[in-house]
Amino acid sequence: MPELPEVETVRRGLTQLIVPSTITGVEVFWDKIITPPFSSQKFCDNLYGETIHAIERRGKYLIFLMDHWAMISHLRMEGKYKVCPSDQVIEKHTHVVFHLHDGRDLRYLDVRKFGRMTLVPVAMAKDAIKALNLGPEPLPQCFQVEEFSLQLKKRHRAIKPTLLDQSLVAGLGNIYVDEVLFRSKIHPLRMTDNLSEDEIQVLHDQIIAVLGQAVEAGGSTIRTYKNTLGEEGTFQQALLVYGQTDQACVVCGTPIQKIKVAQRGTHFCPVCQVLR
DNA sequence: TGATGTGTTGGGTG
DNA sequence: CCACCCAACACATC
Repeated sequence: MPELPEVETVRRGLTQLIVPSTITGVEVFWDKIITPPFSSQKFCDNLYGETIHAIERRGKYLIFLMDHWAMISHLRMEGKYKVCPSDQVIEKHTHVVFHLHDGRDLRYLDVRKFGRMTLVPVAMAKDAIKALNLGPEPLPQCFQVEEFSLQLKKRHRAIKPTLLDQSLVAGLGNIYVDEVLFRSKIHPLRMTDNLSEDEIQVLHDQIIAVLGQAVEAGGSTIRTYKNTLGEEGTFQQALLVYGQTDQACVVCGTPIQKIKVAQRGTHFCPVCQVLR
């Protein structure tokens, strides 16, 4: 499901629903979701009696802050959290169940089983997050154009894979990269080290704007994604190129093309986004 | 029925 | 440093 806007929407929904809640038991049905250092058994043991005091987000990661532990969770492609009464039938693809003190469950579902969660001592949470090697959050006060420009110039690589890499700026995925590049009039294969200062400024501003607007809209509902409250995001209506193959470009009317870049489906307007 | 594509990340190889 | 391929998985679509 998730790029930053969807993860942020999940964070807000979960915060509203379960902060604070005390965990009275955990069941893991697919061990590989739980990554080291703890086995899934130890994971369950450690969480017994812990109260979830806050849920934070860094890039596309969710961070559940508890008494002694922080749980770092990544939804990867299709991970979802739902909250429901604990007597509700466990639906297909449910891999982790957290029983809460008030008779509800927090459940993790993931059709493809790609998502991951891990536990670190809460005092180590800052260090663990640092070790993820994420770039700044795409907010004006965190994401500085000077540093962004410096980083772009010192590598020789196409812009799309560079933005998908989370180390320059955190939170962009396949959908929003295509949207940001279209709005910046930059071809996805453009080399980062020959972007002009003006282009970099536009790109920087569009990253902040697009992700910000998508958060406001509650994310995009593509395929299966719904937020924790069961609502659909509305930003998919604002997508100008993603999934618009052969549709007329909203700026010039040229059919949107789909190509493969960095092994990912990539949508762009061949007239608005010229490769130079 | 088989091939292909899907919102992610990390590891290996050349 | 970078590009590419693959793995983890299930399901929809062509």
